[in-house]
Amino acid sequence: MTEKTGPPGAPRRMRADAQRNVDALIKAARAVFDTSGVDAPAKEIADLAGVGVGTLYRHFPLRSDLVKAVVESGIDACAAAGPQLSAVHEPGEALAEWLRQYTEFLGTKRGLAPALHSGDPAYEALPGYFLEKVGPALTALLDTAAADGAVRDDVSAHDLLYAIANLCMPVPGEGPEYNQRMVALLIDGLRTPHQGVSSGD
Amino acid sequence: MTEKTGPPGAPRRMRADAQRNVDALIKAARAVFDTSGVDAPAKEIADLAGVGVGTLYRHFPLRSDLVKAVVESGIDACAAAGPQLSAVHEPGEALAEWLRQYTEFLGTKRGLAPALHSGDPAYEALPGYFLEKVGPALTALLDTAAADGAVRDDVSAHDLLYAIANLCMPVPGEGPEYNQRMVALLIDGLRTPHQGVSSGD
DNA sequence: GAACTATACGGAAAGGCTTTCCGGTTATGC
DNA sequence: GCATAACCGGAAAGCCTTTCCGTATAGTTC
Repeated sequence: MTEKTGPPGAPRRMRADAQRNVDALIKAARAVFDTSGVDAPAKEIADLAGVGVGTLYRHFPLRSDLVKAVVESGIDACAAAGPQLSAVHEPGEALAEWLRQYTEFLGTKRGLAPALHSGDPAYEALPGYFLEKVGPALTALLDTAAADGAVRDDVSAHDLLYAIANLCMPVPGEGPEYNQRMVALLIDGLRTPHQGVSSGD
Repeated sequence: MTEKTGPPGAPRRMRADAQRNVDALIKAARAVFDTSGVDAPAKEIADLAGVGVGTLYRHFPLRSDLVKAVVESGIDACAAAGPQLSAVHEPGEALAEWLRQYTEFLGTKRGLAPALHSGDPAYEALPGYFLEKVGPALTALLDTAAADGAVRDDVSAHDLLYAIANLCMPVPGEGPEYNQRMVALLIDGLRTPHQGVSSGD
């Protein structure tokens, strides 16, 4: 991230038009990513945002920084939903529903998941951010559900977050429902009391 | 694929040196992909194979064609292991072990899985090829296991193949064991008799 | 409200990678 | 051994990201 509203005591403040452009760029990027995928040329994004490429790169030195920014905004939204759900539903339900939403977020932004998993070191920090943001929420959901006996207790939030992120990778002939279905399958596994792969019939 | 040993009645035969170069290129590509990842410059591969880039592109017009060729050879190896395993182990075991090997294949070639799932239309045909090659073997394993009551019957070989391929995506801080563990979790889900995500207690 | 300065802007240039093209080379058939 | 057509290598073209720099403008001071 570049420079949001200055932290207390920060010597520099971002110029208003700059901030405006940053916002416009993130918004444009989100739109273009949806339309043309994350590999769309930077110029397309700059054009949509009504700025030059120079401006884009001023704020997001690496192309991947822009992707990161877009993802982070999505993550924040996800994180917010956690406590909310657990307030309304019972533990098992809350967990399942939260995972469903999470799956949807990742599945819808086609092309995002592949980029995140492209091995580009730029994205390595992202899951950490993700974990930091939603980890506590998910951990809480998991703990409650586990205490309730609804799920096994040997799978961490970390495990689950990554595994689901992987299961959300688009599959050529299939739509997001496929991903949902596979996540559901994984969750059924989660509900299995510790079977182990080769512990027999 | 380009032009293997001519099909019966094919009017053209590939020149000997051309065939040699094709082989060298695939071999070189496999090596380079292991070393520098699938995004390594084409020149690196051409150099290792001892040919010019022109030659590389003559045989593999798109960069992705080379990746495809490498993957296909890996797929063939996997396919061969299927019947062999089911001959030696009992159904459930055979399935689990096969999936384990499959996971290993995908997990080891880091960078390959991301490329395959990059959304590049060039790779869309690949899973089809995969399915065609190992689908029958896996289907057989699944059917036997299902008849045995060891696994549920509403998940197809197709579903599983893709889902596992996704779960094999590398995760920054983790090694292949992580992927194995998550695949195991999915398989536990497979062993659950049809629970459904939100039909819980 | 006008002038000044630092910050930000836009687009052109640079650099790198894939893909195309073409003159030279080499295998193959006579 | 010669003719011919397939093939080779590397240089050129094209596209994209990233850098650079002269110009415009927000914010500040008088």
